[in-house]
Amino acid sequence: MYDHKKIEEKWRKKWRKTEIYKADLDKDKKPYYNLMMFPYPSAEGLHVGNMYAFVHSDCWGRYMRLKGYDVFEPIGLDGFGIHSENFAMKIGQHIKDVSKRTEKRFYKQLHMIGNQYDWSRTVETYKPDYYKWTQWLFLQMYKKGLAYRKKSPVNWCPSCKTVLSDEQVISGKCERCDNLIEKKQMKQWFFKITDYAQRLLDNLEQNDPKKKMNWSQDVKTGQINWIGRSEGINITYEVEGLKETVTCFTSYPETNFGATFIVVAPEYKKLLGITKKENLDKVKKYVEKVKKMSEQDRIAQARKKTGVFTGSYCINNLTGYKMPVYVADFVLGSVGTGAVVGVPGHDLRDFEFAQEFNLEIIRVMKTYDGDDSKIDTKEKVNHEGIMMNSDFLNGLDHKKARKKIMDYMEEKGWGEKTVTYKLRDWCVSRQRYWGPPIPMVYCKKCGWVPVEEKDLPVELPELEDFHPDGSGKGPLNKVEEFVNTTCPSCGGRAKRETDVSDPFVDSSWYFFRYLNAKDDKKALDRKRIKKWMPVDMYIGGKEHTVLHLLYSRFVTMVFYDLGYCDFEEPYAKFFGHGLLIKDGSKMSKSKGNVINPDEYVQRFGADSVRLYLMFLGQVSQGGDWRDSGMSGMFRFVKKLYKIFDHFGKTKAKPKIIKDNLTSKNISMVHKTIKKATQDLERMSFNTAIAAIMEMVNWYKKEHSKLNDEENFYCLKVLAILISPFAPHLGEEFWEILGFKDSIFLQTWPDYKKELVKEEQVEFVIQINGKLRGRLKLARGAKEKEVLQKALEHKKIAKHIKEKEIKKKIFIKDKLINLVI
RNA sequence: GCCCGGGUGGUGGAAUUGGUAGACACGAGGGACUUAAAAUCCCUUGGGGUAUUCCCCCAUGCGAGUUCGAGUCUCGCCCCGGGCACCA
Repeated sequence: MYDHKKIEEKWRKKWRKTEIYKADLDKDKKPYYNLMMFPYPSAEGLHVGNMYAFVHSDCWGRYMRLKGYDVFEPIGLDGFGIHSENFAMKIGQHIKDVSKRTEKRFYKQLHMIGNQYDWSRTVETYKPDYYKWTQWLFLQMYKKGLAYRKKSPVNWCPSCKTVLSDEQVISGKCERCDNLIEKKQMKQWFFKITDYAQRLLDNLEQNDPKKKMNWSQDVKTGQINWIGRSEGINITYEVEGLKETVTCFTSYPETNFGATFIVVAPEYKKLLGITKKENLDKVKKYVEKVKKMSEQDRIAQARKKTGVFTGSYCINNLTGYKMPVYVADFVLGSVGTGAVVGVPGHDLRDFEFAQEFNLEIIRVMKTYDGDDSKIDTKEKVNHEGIMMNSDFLNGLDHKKARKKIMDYMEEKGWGEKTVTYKLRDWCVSRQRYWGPPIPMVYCKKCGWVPVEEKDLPVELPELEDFHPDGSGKGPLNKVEEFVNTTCPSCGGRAKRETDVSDPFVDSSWYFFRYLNAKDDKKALDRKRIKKWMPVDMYIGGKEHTVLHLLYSRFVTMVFYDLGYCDFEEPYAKFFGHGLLIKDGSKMSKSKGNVINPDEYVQRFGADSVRLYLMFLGQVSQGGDWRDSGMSGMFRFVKKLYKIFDHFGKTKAKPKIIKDNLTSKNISMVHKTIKKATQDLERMSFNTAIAAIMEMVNWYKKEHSKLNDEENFYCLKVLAILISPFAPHLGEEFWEILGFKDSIFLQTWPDYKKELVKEEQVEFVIQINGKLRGRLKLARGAKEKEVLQKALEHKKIAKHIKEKEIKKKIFIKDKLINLVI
């Protein structure tokens, strides 16, 4: 009987005792850094989605170990953050207590799934020995001028009562609690990620081995879009009768002959300066109204254009057209220059605005179909075509015209070519308790002063009531002993920053810290970084495309600039897994269809659950969990166990073991090795398992025909092949076969090419591409022979009759196609 | 609206470079064992036709195309999932 509890416990104990998975970070010869995204420990326990990702990653890591690498596979907990904190508040307990409990629970669960973690180097972001160095990171950013404070419109979550970064706002809602976000003007700490926009982009698009990024294209594209580079020109227009100018950014200046108005944002700095006296009241009123609106309201009213005329006009240099200047809320102060030039014929928003305010619409581009009619419906608004009504641009394709007009304007001194990015600086302040206090002090005399490195960590004080109050200041503000301090610069009285940093700062560098997890002397270990990094394989969720994956690339680049590492990109290979769903729909608490992995591990054992999770489908595509499938996998595991159990009870290990048996009886074994190896190499775990299942089915049928030597060889290979997927069973089988050392010290088997190839090949005979017959012939049969045999085939003869064969297509060892 | 994925039996999914569509499982049906059930084992299983182990037709979201040959390539649609979005 297969007793999974006993077997799995036994091997987990042994692994811990022998420390087989502990890497020697200084001496290992073939380092391989196998990383998985560390989980945030929600109080509900390890989610099966985590387990789904982790077992794939572990299977890969174990495969690499069997291929002879010294694999480092660390684990930790991303425990700081709003999510954990919100949960603690919900159940009315203190986050510190909840954290202690969840840590214990998570580590227990992470043990249960049987991954080859190096348990001697765990990292928990919420412990002072870690966040000390997160604060250190902040100080490095500050010293490099990359951490700064500014007042700007930030994302405020009224439910979490804190600001958030742009990346944490998902379709206008808070990433953590799903509530609508408001825009607020606040002074906050930012990281200047925009300074790195171009480099972050360049590395995604080039293939410099030093900046190696073997990433799936969808994730790269996601980041490219988020960074949002756009090339264009800043055109400066004079305001008629005033000494003012308005500068507009546009990425399609070729349409400028059709520009008939200007719109500036309500936040536009020079707005009042360019407004005529008689319009001042109306403009001020409008700006006030917009200010009161939430971001959500502004977006909700997207279609209906509003705005107010300032009374001023700008002159279109190209045409002399007097363009009225408006203020309208559809133009955003934070994008481009905060002012746009309106070309209603060739921009949908401009068209809608022109319709609303009865502004002239001039067509300057006909469609490729030659349509040059008046533009009077929004369907007619085109973005590409052949230029018309545009003087020296007439007849040019719009893309060629763009180049020409840019050169022309720059030459005339009317504009300046520029590049803008959608990416904005990373707002890292959080008005919450459960995070690393930002290590800055405010002194009335000296201004903002960084805490000295020797005084780190700035410890998170004990605080009975850690709830955020929504005042715009974090809960730490209430702790006087914390707030009041002395200025590191002048020694006078000063106040500490009471915001904590974004939990994404914690996770932006944790993979560096694994290498010297318990080191109290320094944040980073240059020597080990050089030896082990960049990370060889990183497996995680694609939902982090513009969050963690972008932030950690940025931080790594900063480390590179500071000389801590000699690579710019942290992950040589990133592999994004898909989503695990249940019975065709997303798992959610409200639907009550969330899988608790513990329950299944109890019932079927970790190995069966692991196998099932990896059998569901392509990991890149996600999988659909079905309970019936789970029990099917359990059936397979029991079958497998029975085979080995039977061997253990009836036979023994042969005295001499040949490594490479070449008897034809076991060509199936070699085929399976080939298939499983190729599948693993391309991350196709499900088909690798299918291949192993086929081998098991074959073995069950055929094993009586094998001699002892062949039989033993089959089982030996089978044990190794299954071991990355089901490590406990792998060890157990290895022991049953009579070996003393761990199976994970063995080498992944090779296959013999000549055994994989069948001597007899089945040829397919097609007539006009349709399958009409099959032929078993010797491998390498010549066309002539195949043709002759095909024509003799009675089915083929029937089809051809007297018809003439016009053409023959012959594919070696595969098919012959006769065209009649 | 734009950018990524994806659409294959009753179900999850295979098909690596254009070359036998449906691997491997699940479910279902039938049988064996059993007092019975569970467990286990064996057989069948895309649809239809002819009718019986032989053969034919239809089938990879829909419609065209390229090709001797298309799930795979091209074009035009439809649907589902995800991301971005008044980004100038």
